[in-house]
Amino acid sequence: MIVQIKLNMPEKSYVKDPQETRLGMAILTSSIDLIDSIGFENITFKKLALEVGTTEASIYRYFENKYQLLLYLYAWYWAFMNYRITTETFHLHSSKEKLDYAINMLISREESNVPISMINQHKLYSIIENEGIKSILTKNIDTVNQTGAFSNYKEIVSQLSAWIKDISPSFPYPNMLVTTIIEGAHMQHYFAEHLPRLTNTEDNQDTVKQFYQLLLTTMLNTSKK
Amino acid sequence: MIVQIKLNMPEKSYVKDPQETRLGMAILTSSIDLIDSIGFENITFKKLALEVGTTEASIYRYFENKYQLLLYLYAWYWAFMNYRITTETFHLHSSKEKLDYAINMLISREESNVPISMINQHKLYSIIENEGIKSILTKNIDTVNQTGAFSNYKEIVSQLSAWIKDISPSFPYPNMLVTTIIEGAHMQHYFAEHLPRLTNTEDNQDTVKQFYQLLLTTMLNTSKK
DNA sequence: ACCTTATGATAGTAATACTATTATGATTGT
DNA sequence: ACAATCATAATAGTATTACTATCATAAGGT
Repeated sequence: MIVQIKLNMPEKSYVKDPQETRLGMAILTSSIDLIDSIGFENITFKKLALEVGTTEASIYRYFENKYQLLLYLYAWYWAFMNYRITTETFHLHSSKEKLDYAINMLISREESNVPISMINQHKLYSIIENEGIKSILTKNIDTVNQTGAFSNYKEIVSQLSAWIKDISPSFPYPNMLVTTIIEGAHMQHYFAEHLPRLTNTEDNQDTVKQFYQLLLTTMLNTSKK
Repeated sequence: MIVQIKLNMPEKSYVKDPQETRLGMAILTSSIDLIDSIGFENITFKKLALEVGTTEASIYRYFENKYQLLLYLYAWYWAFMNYRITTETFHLHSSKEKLDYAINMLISREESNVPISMINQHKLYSIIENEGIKSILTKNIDTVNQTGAFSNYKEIVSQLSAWIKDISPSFPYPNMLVTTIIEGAHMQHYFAEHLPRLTNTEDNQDTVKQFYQLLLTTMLNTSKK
């Protein structure tokens, strides 16, 4: 069974909301396929239109340009993760359990057990790891930020920080710890695949997860004492 | 006094070595200025030619395209850092001192006390923080990697790992620790400027440095016991 | 049956990302 | 001092990209 979840997306992240029409959804799913297969710098709306089976002009009705499209996928990912964290940690009792669960979700590539809409989760996660940071590292970041594009990411960081403060009230850098782990894990996964000498994943693929779990507990334990 | 250091760059990182001619050097310095001011995605060789006072075609004689140019700057940065680490830690005696010195150099924006060639160090460091990772996050990473473009980065990671192993022989993830710190610091600097809610730098700008220094010592201390 | 809206089809423009050619001036070797 | 070589300037040209505009048609709601 495929559940169709409609996530609240910031208004300026699109020209016309792709979640509202069949073509819009088709653009989203095809763009994930295409970016994953040829890379973000190599996509054009023309190629994407061909893949979707529509025209260039129609895609421009949904997104101003490919940067807005990537940003949309990025924001969608964080909205989805925010949703997952809220619902899936709801039944857990301690902050420690909730934190561990959320971190594990964010640093592993494990998919939600509920298949979401027709979006290929695995490919979306790949895109976030390989291209996601590009939607942050742009000259007009401040304008983009004002549109609320990163609000879900910020909420997640804020939520996880709250749990950290619960566990180790004196720890002074909860936000930095969280983003170091999240972004670090993305990067190390990429390194493991392409630049293994920058990592220590020779033996097995779970090393990234182990490392950041160790990092988390170590940092919180020392500050607890 | 400006010292002209000629760093060994991998051969395929250029069409014609820009360090060998006056125009080549002018292209390097102007590209740093221009990328820093308008951002990597917004530069074109035409704009760059205008800035340098030369023609588009002349720039193409040095670099195939702007990705190769960015990659060159990135590789140059790591070659420079590798050189600095080697020379500036030479006189230090313990692995701990050497490691601390190198990490501090890599995560702070402090410039070398020797002004190097005519390259604006401060702007170069900004570019590395804001755009550097884009030369890694590209679809043809594996081909690029084979040209040796990242060899200096790898050498640095390997050197710092060796010092870590010296300090804490049992620590299992030295490379991941090093790259987590280096890349993390770059990101946190960027966040501090544009997305402060993802960091904890409200109070002062040295927080990034403090956090990663704490991270380093904490991780190594626990594994020592 | 009418009105609105979404899409398709087509065309066109400006900028980008190159490649090619030729002339000229500077540098080097003998 | 001269020829040969090389680097750059100047110019032109092409294919692709990144859009914008217009109009016809199909689908969906009232």
